[in-house]
Amino acid sequence: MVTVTEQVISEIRERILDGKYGPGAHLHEATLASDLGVSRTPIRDALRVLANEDLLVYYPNRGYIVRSVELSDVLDAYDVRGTLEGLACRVIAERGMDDAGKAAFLEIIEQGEEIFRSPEWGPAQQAAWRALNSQFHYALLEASHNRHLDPIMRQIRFFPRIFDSRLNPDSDFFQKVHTREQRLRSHHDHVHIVEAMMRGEGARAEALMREHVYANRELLRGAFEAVSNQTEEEDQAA
Amino acid sequence: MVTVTEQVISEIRERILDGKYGPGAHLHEATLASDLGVSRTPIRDALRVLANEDLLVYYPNRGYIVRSVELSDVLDAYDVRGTLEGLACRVIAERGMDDAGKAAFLEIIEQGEEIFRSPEWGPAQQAAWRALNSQFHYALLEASHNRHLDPIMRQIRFFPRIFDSRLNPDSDFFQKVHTREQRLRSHHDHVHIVEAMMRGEGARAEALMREHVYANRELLRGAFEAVSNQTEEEDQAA
DNA sequence: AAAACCAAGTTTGCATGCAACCTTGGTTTT
DNA sequence: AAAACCAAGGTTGCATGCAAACTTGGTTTT
Repeated sequence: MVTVTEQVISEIRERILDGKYGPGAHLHEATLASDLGVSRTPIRDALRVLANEDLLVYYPNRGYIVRSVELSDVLDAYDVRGTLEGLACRVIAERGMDDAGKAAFLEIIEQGEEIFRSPEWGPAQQAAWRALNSQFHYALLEASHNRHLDPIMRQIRFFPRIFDSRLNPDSDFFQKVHTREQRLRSHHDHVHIVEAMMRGEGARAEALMREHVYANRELLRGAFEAVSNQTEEEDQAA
Repeated sequence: MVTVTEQVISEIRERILDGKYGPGAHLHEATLASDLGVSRTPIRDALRVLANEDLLVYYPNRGYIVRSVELSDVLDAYDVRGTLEGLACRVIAERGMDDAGKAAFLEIIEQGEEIFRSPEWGPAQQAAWRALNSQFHYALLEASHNRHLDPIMRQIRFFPRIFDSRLNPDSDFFQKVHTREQRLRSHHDHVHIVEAMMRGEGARAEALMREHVYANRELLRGAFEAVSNQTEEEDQAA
């Protein structure tokens, strides 16, 4: 991270994703500047970039507000992600993988096996899985050799994180999404997808990837709707 | 267009797409500023945005250079576009269209019929078709109700334009891509896609859209490779 | 002769000042 | 009383100045 502006971009982005600035909140340049201990210039640069990433909405001469993110936006992000990662799987299967690519995927699969070899499912295993999962999806983008996919996916991937911040990590619902069983299923999905790609089965690899993402989409939907119903009941009780 | 910065963004973007700044060219802030008659501030804002759109590459403390765009980048852009517009067609078919959507598509089809009713294919018809074609693809994004598709497609759509600027509009090859026959085929594709969507045939609508975009991708590939071969021969002759 | 070094000039990064615009509360007008 | 108006305060938009980083050509060192 070389320049102050880059740091400011990351910092403000994190705050938005963590829900510290709620939907519709007006981001005041001078306040942010004194808050982060820099001048308005890097703040302004950062806001422009974040508006470009669709996290903020820009109103000329009036500033930036935090974009409101509905459940439907997150589900739509999953649709786009599943479709594009499906594309990646198909072209990888069709064009074939080089040796480095094959080695990368086999290594990721092996590390996954390692995680699930023990029946434990504590914070260490969960963190290891999260990292490995990211690796898998980035390896796909890389192996596809399509230079557009990475920047697009980078933006799309932000949106689910906004919702993660609304789900309490200790809640039943969050735990329901991140059970060992569900993640083991994800791991098996990855195995099948890699097998299909290595066999050159493009259509099958694409379909498997779509379904893989779709399953997680529905898992998140279920968890979030359960949370919504719960808070509604609480509201009625109060 | 309210602020100077917005104008500067558009102006520099157009210059890049028109090929006025070649691949790898270093964009010098002070030069651009005096060139456009503004200070460095809006220039810097604009460069950041364009780097975010992947038209420029940013090197911290060293500035921005124009991203080099190869044929493969444009073909990849078509892959992404076909895939995402295929997604749009599928969800439209699955969720169903509202009356306004149906009216919009039927209107576009009707205007297409109007263009091809006469056998003429002059600049007026070509311009009318181009406008109508854009309308069709934007109507799709709108009817899909997926808020991510529009900003993604906006970026992806830039890349073919860079290559259009390299194809001489008077050349045989450019004409070969934009013949009345090819565009009539596109119009018929649109008709079939709309029919499939209205019948709720999601998988078919998706496949048709993919193939529609793919056909145009291959047309551009052929035209550009022909141009490349031609210039190679000229180089050898010289 | 090649590599490392150095200093002057150039370019970008950030801070700050001022002008333009927008928001607001209160006042006037109808 | 409602709507239009107006002025003061506040916020953003753009210009400019200075410091930090990079680039360069030439010089010294090995």
